[in-house]
Amino acid sequence: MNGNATVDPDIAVRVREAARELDYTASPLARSLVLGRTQTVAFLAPDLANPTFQSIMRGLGHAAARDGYRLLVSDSVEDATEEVPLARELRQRCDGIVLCAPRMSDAELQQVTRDLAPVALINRDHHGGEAPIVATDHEAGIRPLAAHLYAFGHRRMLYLAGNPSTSDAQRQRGLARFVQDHPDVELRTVKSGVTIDAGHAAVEEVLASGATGVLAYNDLVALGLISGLQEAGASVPRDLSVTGFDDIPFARYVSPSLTTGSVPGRELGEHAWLRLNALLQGNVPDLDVTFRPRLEVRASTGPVPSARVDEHRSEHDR
Amino acid sequence: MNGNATVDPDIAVRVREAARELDYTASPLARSLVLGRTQTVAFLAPDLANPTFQSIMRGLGHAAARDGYRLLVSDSVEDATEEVPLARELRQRCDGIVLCAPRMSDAELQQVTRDLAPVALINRDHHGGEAPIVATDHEAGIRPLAAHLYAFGHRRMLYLAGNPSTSDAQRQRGLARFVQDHPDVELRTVKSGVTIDAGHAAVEEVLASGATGVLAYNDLVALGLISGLQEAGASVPRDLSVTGFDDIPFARYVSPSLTTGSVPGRELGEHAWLRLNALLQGNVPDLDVTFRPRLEVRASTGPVPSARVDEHRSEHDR
DNA sequence: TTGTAGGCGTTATCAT
DNA sequence: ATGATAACGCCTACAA
Repeated sequence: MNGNATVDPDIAVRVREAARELDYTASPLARSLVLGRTQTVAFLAPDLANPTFQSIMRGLGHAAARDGYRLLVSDSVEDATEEVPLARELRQRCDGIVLCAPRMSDAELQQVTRDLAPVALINRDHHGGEAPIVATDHEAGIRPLAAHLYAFGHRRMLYLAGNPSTSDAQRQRGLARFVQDHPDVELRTVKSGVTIDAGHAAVEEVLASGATGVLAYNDLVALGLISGLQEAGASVPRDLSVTGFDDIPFARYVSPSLTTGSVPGRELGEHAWLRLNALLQGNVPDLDVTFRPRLEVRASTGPVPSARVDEHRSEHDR
Repeated sequence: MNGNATVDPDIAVRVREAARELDYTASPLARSLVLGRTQTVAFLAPDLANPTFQSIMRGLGHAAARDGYRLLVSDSVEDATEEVPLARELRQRCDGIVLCAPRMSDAELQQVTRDLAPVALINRDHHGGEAPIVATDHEAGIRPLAAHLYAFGHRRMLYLAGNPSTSDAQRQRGLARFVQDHPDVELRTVKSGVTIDAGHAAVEEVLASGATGVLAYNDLVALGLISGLQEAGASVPRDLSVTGFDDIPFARYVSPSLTTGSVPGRELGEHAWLRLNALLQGNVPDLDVTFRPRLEVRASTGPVPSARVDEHRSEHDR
């Protein structure tokens, strides 16, 4: 007998030896069926090609592995309609699920978290459900970026919106508040997307807008935009300043290195695991936690072109 | 009854309706136990933080999803000793496994592929086993990089070796052959690693070596090295040329953009799935396939410093 | 065509 | 302390 019980230690040893010789291992499937647990949890994200979700996944996966759980992963390839059925299907094969579903409606989410419990949520606003939430404060996170541009003299700003989602709504809210506090700022919002290509495709609109400071939805969009601007002969940050969001691992190595808001993906994943695991063990999970992104000033932002060249100079260099 | 049989279509419809109302779903666990298949496959890689393995994973995951299979993922966090037990454990929960285990010995691998069949291998040399192999020809892939440096006038080259692995051995072999064909090339090899930090740590040794052309084990190492060189006041490619390997998604956006050998991660994953799926269906898999990396000339390489400035100029620009 | 028994590989419970 | 048995939820084969 493999577990611990009230067995003659003598025979227990013999059994273990025999098991080793035949290299016998209890079938996890059969155990799962009878025990009602699979030692597996699922992770669902919109797009695993996005480095931010990757780092969340790794944080989650490593944390879960330390507690003896395996990770079942899937992405909805940015097809929001597939998210709910996918989540349900995944959940059937495991003991719990971590959901990164920024575009799911509150109603769907509430239903799903009830049906699929235990569930941990990443980057969602509180919606009245039971599931623990580990989140990023995008609203608070984007204001320092806007303020940073403002300090460089930028007054005509453009926000490249992502797909409708929790985080996009939060960022728009943060920017709206910023504009309230700074009435001299003229902010336009243009729908873009969440990928490098989306950023690349926004070049014309950005140039036509006359904005000098562009806040991209995320680092990918910023990268695509900068790349496109350079192809169009515009210099960043000389002609235009661009900020990203997320601080993906390569944001510091791109050219110019990206001024961005740093989102702690690994921590998000780890804290999601902590809470999901508590639920799995029948404990009450830690309180919801929200991380405030850190402003990461790099080289993609600089003084507004019309400003005197030497103004803010010391702030710009280094 | 949910499957198709010789049932009265009338009652079949009624059953389905009832199932829908009660939102009943057959338990995948129980089905798995009795059917002997889980509709899940595992993917094991050394380090999921590496963008190359990520793209392999995504290619594999999406291809498998199209055929109704889910993906169980894990990495050995660069701890080679854990690879075999991890693979065995993963395999118990699923129907097959795709192994990215470049450091496993041939003996271990042969044993593992027998025990864990069906198995598909990524980036391994043929070792006499049965498992289908989808690979990258690193030996052929690195020669164009060396030749590219050579054409720029570089004669003192340095190879930053990764961890001992199939691909590292292949690259060393490729370079050795290149040197045979070009006796005027002086090639040194220095052990480095596979991460950005490893590249960063190699700065002093690289500068001390007097080499003008550095071939890094992969893009990550190249990135770290370039970043360190710039901090040390050296200019790339003016003072030193650096090449990477893999062509990770951001290689074109870093500064300077990276000259590298492009490895088709997504295709590797997809072809691995094709073969594993064939095995799962009892068919004979396609033949082993090897991809030849494409030389991707970008901005991190240029003429050797001592060469006349205008030499190779046209080749350098653009 | 439809119902029923048996078994997949475990674990847990209950007599012994 | 130990051995037998039911049950987990499903599928398949066989009998009705």
